[in-house]
Amino acid sequence: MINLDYQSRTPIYKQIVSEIERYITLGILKPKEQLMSIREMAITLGINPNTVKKAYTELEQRGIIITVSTKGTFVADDIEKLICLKKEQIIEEIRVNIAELEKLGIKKEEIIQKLQ
Amino acid sequence: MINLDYQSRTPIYKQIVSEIERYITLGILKPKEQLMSIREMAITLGINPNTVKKAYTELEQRGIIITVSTKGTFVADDIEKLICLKKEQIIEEIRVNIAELEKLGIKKEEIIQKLQ
Amino acid sequence: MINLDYQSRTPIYKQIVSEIERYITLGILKPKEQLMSIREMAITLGINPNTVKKAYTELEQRGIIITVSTKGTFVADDIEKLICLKKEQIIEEIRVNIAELEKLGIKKEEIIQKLQ
Amino acid sequence: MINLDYQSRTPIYKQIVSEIERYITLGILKPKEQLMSIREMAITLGINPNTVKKAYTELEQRGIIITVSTKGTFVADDIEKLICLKKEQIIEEIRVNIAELEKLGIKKEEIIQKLQ
DNA sequence: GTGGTCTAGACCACC
DNA sequence: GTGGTCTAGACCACG
Repeated sequence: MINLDYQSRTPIYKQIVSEIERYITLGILKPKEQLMSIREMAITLGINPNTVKKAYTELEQRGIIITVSTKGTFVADDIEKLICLKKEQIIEEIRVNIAELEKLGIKKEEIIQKLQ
Repeated sequence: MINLDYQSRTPIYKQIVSEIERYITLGILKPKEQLMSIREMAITLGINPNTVKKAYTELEQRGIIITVSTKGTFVADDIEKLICLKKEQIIEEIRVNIAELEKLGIKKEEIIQKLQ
Repeated sequence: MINLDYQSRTPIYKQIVSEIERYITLGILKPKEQLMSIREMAITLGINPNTVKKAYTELEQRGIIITVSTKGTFVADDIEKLICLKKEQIIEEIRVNIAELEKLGIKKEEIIQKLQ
Repeated sequence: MINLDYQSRTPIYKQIVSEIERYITLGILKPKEQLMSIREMAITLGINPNTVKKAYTELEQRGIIITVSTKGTFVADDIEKLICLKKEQIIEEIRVNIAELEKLGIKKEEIIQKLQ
């Protein structure tokens, strides 16, 4: 399910964080749903459990998942905010890119026309 | 003039490369124009000359700047290709972002409306 | 009635111990009063009976409750000592906190004024 | 400088976090001041570098310190907020404790008198 | 030398 | 079985 690029400069644990975040925002992983156990995911991905743990820890600190010792790890109850934030982030990125293009001499109308 | 983020995972020399590239595409640095000397830039930015050297080497390998021994470093004559490539890159990034937003349930028309 | 924090580093059984202790010191559970059976509490809290058992065992070892085989579990007759001890513990905690605040540059009079 | 209790239930890395936080709030470590390198502190404390790293990572995520790769780790510029927050936290703890004591039948005036 | 990442493997408490 | 912590040691990029 999770795709890893071992050649990438991006650390594996960060890739896991992004992937899980993506599955949650896309609704593939739903609120309160249980994630794979650390060991299980480590075996599935063929990596060390500590690396998975690092990813889970980061997601927990961001409030995206909840870890219950001896029980497992779960998607947080309320992740609406996360999704909204994600949307705004992406739109902001697009705005920055459009501004960059305008500086390079392309008009906004022209850009939008190309995107349609 | 050049902004560096020392906390970023992106190496300092890569950041310098991007910044100079940006100044050239934006026309702030013009073809044939002379760049700061390695030493001068190192002092200005408060970093190691080796780091600046690494950045200049990478830019030269890409054909963006030219180093003339004992004379200095200059922006290449023809940088039209670079600018075109940059434009296409940015447009591609925007396309990826729009696809991402569509997956999150926003229609393309809605996105474009927000951007105008 | 009993609040558990499954995310806490404090083991569930320790949390149960604290909670029951708290109810006794506050007079919500009175001397000689019967506690829920292990099974009942386990079901109520949605946890493993072994966990409740462990909590009851610890409370019994401290002389706070008494288990009578086939009859049930009861709050001990004399829990005056427990209450006195609890009071002293809390006052000690406050003293430590005040010392901490003094180190941060707030005078004792100022602190006490804020508390009134 | 940093005291560790290896018997404690509190993990070593959490103890390091608390200690450093304490030194900063007390002004022993000042804004922008450099912390010991990970390796140095690991050797000093006789523990594994990974454990120190874990502590530093947590402190950085809280915005208390700043890590600059290949340069070192530094106390954040602005830690005034941290200190204010700390003070409020402690005062809140005292308030909770006083409320607890009141439930146990001691009047507020009596408590404050004992503290003076 | 500095931090960043990852592995392999161990031990623990809890349930 | 689950997560939590820690160790030992390795390799990497960067400056």
